[in-house]
Amino acid sequence: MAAGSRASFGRVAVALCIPHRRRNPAPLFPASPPPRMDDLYTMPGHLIRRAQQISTALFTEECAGFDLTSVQFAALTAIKANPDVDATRLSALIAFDRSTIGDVLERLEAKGWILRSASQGDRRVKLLRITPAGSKLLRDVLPAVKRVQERLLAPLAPEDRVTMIRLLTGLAELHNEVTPAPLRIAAQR
Amino acid sequence: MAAGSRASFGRVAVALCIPHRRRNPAPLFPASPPPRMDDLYTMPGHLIRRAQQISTALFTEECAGFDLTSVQFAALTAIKANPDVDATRLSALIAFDRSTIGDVLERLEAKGWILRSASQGDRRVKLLRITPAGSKLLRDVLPAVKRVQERLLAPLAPEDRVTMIRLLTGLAELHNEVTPAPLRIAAQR
DNA sequence: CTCATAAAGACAGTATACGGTCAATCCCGG
DNA sequence: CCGGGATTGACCGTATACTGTCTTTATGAG
Repeated sequence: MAAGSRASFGRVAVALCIPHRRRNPAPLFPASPPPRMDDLYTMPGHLIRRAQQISTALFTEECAGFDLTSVQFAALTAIKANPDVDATRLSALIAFDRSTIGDVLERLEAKGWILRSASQGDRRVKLLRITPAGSKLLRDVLPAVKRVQERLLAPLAPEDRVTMIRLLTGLAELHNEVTPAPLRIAAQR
Repeated sequence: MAAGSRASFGRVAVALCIPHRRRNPAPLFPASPPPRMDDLYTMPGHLIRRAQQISTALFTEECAGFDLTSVQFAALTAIKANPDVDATRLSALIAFDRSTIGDVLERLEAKGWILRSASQGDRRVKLLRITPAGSKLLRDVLPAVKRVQERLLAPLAPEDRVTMIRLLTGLAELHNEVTPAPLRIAAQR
């Protein structure tokens, strides 16, 4: 595993090496001619997609056997921390698309990890609550989830790990409003 | 737009602030008790998902009117740079899942941007080639795609932009083998 | 009180992702 | 030459994402 994941550094490094130094400090991304593969490989958009792939792969690997996705983990965690939220506010708490969360909740309910009950005050709303089974699952899977986070940053130098979190946090915060599902901490009603 | 995207820094910053300083430098991720929202918000996995959301949103916004996704852009770019690749090697060049790329190619073909022709030597293989319409599209959309990359990193400090690319590149390279679709530069036959 | 509006959740349609299977085909060792 | 193993692309099934629409229900203005 570890050996395998280190096998092809050299080959990949051919194109994925440290960002090219450019003479002028001005444009981070070069001119207009037909995009070359090298350009593609240094585009943040491409790199972020790769990071997401890696994140998902590690989660799947570490949490195999729990029948849980990272998305479901986030939802479950937020429901436990916010008993009786409704779907819309939950989606804001974890920056999910409102259209997507319905299916996620349905699967969580089908597995017996959450309950959806009609709200008394507002008949449009379904309140969400974690079940004992859901709590137990969350407890059991937590070590694996932590391993995912550690393994994700493990290949970076220790000081780079903190930097990575800082930069990603800044990115998410400063771009919060451009996403279709912006994060809202205080889910005001 | 710009004003809107800066409207809620304070609120979001409540939970998405600079990573907490911990007394011991040891564990980057804390102990075992029930995960709190704050933990979730600093998990690299969560932050990477947010970054992907942002990247997609910016691409959609900048490239609206081209009827093109970021995935399709990457495929088209790679096909242009590697005439007569087949689907399997293409997927390795841009780190796509082999199961996914079939549909992507079908859509590209339906829009008249690529051609799929049977290989003479190997009757299993379909060779891929960009059409003039595809080349024109790529030329036309390139400025928008560059704007996406610039806007993605724009909110970071200039020195942080380079760091971000360096760290993401390292992450992708060092974790290359854990993904289901590892990147292969030299698509050896 | 009533109507326009807004909000909640369901649902349909499109596009990735990824695991797994399958038929056709290739290729290498015997 | 031949058969088993590997490869290619097509599919199927599941899970996200996101846009847009629709029904039901709340709520606030007049």
